[in-house]
Amino acid sequence: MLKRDCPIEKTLNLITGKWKSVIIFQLFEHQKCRFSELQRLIPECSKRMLALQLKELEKANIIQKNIILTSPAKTEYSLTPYGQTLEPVIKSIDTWGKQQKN
Amino acid sequence: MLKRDCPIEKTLNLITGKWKSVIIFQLFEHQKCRFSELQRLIPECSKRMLALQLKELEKANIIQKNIILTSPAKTEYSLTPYGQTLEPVIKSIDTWGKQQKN
DNA sequence: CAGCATCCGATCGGATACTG
DNA sequence: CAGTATCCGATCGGATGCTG
Repeated sequence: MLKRDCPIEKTLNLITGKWKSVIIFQLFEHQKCRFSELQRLIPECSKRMLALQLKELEKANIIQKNIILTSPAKTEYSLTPYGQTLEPVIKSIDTWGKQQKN
Repeated sequence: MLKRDCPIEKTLNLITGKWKSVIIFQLFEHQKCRFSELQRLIPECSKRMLALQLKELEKANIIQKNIILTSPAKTEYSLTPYGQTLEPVIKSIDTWGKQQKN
């Protein structure tokens, strides 16, 4: 899947991909998010894409899913310790974006 | 083109897109690069994509092109002052990637 | 509620060939 | 040398409907 075996691409492959960075950012801000909560927070992302992106992030061990066995079932997503190490990277990207005029 | 109007997405839109981050990284390392030099440095990127990505980076004012009017013409790409402000972001991404085991 | 399966048009991107 | 043009298969991603 890697376009090129270099640190830049390796990192970007984890956090880009349509909605991953936004999901990660929301999880930094909210700690835990329900699936429906993420839908509400990121309305531009379709349900299908949200599920796909969450799955990939979970597979990459960046986020983890807690299933709450009520009926109907609920879920809670949160960053793994590994995912939390991305904080300086995400913050750096966010900070730069905020510094730009438009 | 923006998927979502937030700093994270705005920044990532500039530096992702198949090969942009790698091109930017190479220009940080080499200062100036010829088109053919970039082809050699990033062999996984087709000539077509390289031209497209360079064009988009130039349009976003991240890189600039100097045309040397010999025959045949040569070009030299380099980062603009604006593009250079991306250094902490790129470095942050690169550093994180290097810290990971595999 | 939290997904998965399918369909299908839109976009991507490689291969190839051509130009000043 | 540094691109551009065209073709075309592969992939993406939205819409919709179904499931436990």
